[in-house]
Amino acid sequence: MDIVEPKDPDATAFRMALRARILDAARRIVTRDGLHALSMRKLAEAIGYSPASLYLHFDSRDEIARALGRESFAQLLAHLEPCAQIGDPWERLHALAHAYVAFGRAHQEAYRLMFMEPREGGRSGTHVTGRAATRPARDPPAIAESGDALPCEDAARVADLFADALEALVTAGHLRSGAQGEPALLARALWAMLHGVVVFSLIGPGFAHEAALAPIVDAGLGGWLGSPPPPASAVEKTRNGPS
Amino acid sequence: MDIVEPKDPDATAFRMALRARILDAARRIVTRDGLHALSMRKLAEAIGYSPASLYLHFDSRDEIARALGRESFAQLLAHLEPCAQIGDPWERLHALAHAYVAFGRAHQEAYRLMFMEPREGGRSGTHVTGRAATRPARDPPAIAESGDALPCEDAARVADLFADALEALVTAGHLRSGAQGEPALLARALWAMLHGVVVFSLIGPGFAHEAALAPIVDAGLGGWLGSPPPPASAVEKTRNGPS
DNA sequence: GTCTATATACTGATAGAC
DNA sequence: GTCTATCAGTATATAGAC
Repeated sequence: MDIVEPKDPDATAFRMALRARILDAARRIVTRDGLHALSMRKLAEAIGYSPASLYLHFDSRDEIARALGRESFAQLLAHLEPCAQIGDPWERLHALAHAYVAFGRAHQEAYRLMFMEPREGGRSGTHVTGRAATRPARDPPAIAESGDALPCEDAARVADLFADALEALVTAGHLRSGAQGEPALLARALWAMLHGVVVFSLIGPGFAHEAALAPIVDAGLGGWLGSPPPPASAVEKTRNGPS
Repeated sequence: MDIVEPKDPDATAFRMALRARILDAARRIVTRDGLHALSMRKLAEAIGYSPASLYLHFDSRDEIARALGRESFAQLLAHLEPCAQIGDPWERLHALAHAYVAFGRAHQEAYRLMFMEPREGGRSGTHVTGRAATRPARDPPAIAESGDALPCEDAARVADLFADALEALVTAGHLRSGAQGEPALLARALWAMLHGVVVFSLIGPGFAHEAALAPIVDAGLGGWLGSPPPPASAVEKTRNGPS
């Protein structure tokens, strides 16, 4: 069971390389002109193939977009990983939060890709793909679709980064009372807040000007975690301050 | 200056009624089949007109989508207004927060419309509109476009509901210390969190199951506002409890 | 003025030849 | 595997009938 045919390794390597080329070109287009500008024709032209050839490597335009979204999660994770190394949980949480927002703003299209629902970011949808309506029944769609909704485990890992830091803060006894029930729940609330901040800032003025983002994040964190850094490092800083 | 020609009131009323009919049909399509299914052709067919006629009332498909978004904000506001009447700020905030999330879940497509960026939810974009490329120069685009990004004042009003409640909580002295800097900032953080919760829940499982939404919201609120309701009503409840 | 009919320039996806 | 040709659908713009 689960026998993976031992195909020609050269051919496999070639296929994977081509797949990567397609994704690279796709990301370049999306980053430059936005998701709406990602069309199979332009993509094919960019890599020097015909549009039809793309369908030998990806099931649809949406699948390409989803693949980009998963890649973006990996990117985000790499961006957050250094902050996750910070020992002090209070500082770690702050660093994670600000790094998260900074990533969202610096890679707007990548960020949008990550949270795109399975069937939105484009032209397809109802549009059952032309000829398919004529034909009676097609073979099963086969590839990932519908239900999963970003099963990408990197997404779960991001959630864990926040949850772990909060847990550590509770263990250290530095979480404000009232914010103590289930750190996992608070972690989700935190993630939701950060996501909201990024999205609002991307939508445009009227919600939050670029400069005002950090104070909003700090206001949210301050309410949950309290303002002062934990004792140990606080001593250092207090020494230089007045009275 | 700014002379509004005193046109035939009957004609104006007719135009407005038709505009409303278009928006109604558009909303029905979007609610049933999703934003991606909103096409000028289907919309025209739905109201018994030709596609070209729609352009006499709306500048583009995107403008229709934006109009729906603004309508949705009004809807949301109407949904929140009753909660805004609650006298006790702590209870008011909780009611507002849960009503907000409930609205987002109950009217998913409407909610998406509200936060759609100016140029995304559809097929247009690059697509410079066919013949325009052939012609040398057209008259200026004229109508609303690009910059504004949801200037809709109902959106600002929603923000105010949260800010007012928080302000009242501060005035009453019931906000946790640490969460006291600028209630306006915390209000934005709160709104961002609620938005994130809704969006995550709409994206699908893996982020938050339907049932787990309220606890997440409560965790976030609890961290900011503290768990117990304010003294007055708290006395009632404490009386029935144990020691 | 309003609408029909038509034209252009796109889109995703597929069938079938090579 | 790759490409050509093609389908069915899209937004948008204009010409011209009424």
